[in-house]
Amino acid sequence: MQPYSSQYNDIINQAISKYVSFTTEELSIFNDLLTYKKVPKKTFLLKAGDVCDIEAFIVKGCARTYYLDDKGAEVILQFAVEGWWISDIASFHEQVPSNIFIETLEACEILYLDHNTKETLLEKAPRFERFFRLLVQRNLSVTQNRLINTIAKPAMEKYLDFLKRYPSIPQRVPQHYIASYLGISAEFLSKVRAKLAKQ
Amino acid sequence: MQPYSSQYNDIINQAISKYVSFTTEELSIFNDLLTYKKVPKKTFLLKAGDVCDIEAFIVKGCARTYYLDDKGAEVILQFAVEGWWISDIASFHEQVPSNIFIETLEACEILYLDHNTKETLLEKAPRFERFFRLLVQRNLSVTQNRLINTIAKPAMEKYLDFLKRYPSIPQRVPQHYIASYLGISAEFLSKVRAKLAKQ
DNA sequence: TCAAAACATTGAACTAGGACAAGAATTTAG
DNA sequence: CTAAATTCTTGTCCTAGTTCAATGTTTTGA
Repeated sequence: MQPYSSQYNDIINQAISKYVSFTTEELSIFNDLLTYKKVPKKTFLLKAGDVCDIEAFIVKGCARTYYLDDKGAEVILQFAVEGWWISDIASFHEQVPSNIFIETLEACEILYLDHNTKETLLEKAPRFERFFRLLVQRNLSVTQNRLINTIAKPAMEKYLDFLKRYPSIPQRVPQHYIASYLGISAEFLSKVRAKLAKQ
Repeated sequence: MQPYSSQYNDIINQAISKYVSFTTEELSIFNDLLTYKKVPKKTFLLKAGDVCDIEAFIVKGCARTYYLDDKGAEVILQFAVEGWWISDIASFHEQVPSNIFIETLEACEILYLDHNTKETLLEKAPRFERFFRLLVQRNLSVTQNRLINTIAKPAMEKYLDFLKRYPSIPQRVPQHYIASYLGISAEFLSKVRAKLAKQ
């Protein structure tokens, strides 16, 4: 039986190879630089005020990032499950304090790079610049779409869109988090769902 | 007197060197691949349905990108003035039809790369991978912030925030475009401004 | 296994912002 | 210079979504 680390390397290697095709050597440099970590449920990987020092790939589990405004209201920025990356890229890259939280919602297993390690990776295997560019581009594209939906669509459409786009999430996260993601109140989401149910 | 092209190269070279420091040779490869173009006011650089084939740096003028929903309502995604880049990155990169419009609001002068040229640039001077990654990261960070504001802040705060962040824009673009950017109606923005005026 | 905590639903009262319409002001182009 | 087009303002009425509060349901953990 192979150790868990190598088994997880296969998963992450396959995931990144969808964006860019790497040589065996590049992958091996990458794998050597990754750190594996188990994180319990409801644990913070980052708190607002701290500098984000991980760019993490989720092997198992589910997490969220959120912003907390002055009045204490949460805005959920992202849910991440198996196969997704999670970080605060601005804070990570400029090594400045973040203003978001990253919290596990289930027990997670992650593979991550810290800031120095990522720079080392980019030096030793510069093709990863391209990979990370494509990753951020995809993220931007998703965020832009979400902005459009948030501005232009009524609550019910937003919710139906969410179900279509992320069908696995509702089973895994509390409903009021989804409301926060959609930018509506938990109560109103409940009413939207009640309306949908009787159709 | 030097030809305009070389004068504009200085401007763009200085702009990109804020992100990554390039060698003279890299800059010269870059400059040779750029195309200069004058574009009249109210001209489309991209229409929804077409594949986006420019990644443009604005040397002079002002443009906007917007999404047009099924009911004909516009959502403005970005204003761009001197020193900004404008494109639909998703469409450009995957060479698939875009669903946004890019339109000049003033007569513009731009320097741009098309898809092939950009790939050539990245081959000949791979350090540009890093530059474009940083550019997209910054864009993502701005978009995330805007999403948070859109969801969590009332109209007046959004407007004041906008004034603070982009003080030069209101002089240059019609007010109802700003309303669209903020995700509020033109009429309501007018009322917000009236309220502000009498304080 | 059961008490406490977290989550979801429902209803009633309220409000931020939208839609529409009409007029005033400003810009544009011939 | 002037007519047409675009933009901005203001008012009235309306609604999607909020807030608060009470109740029911599910999950958690000792």
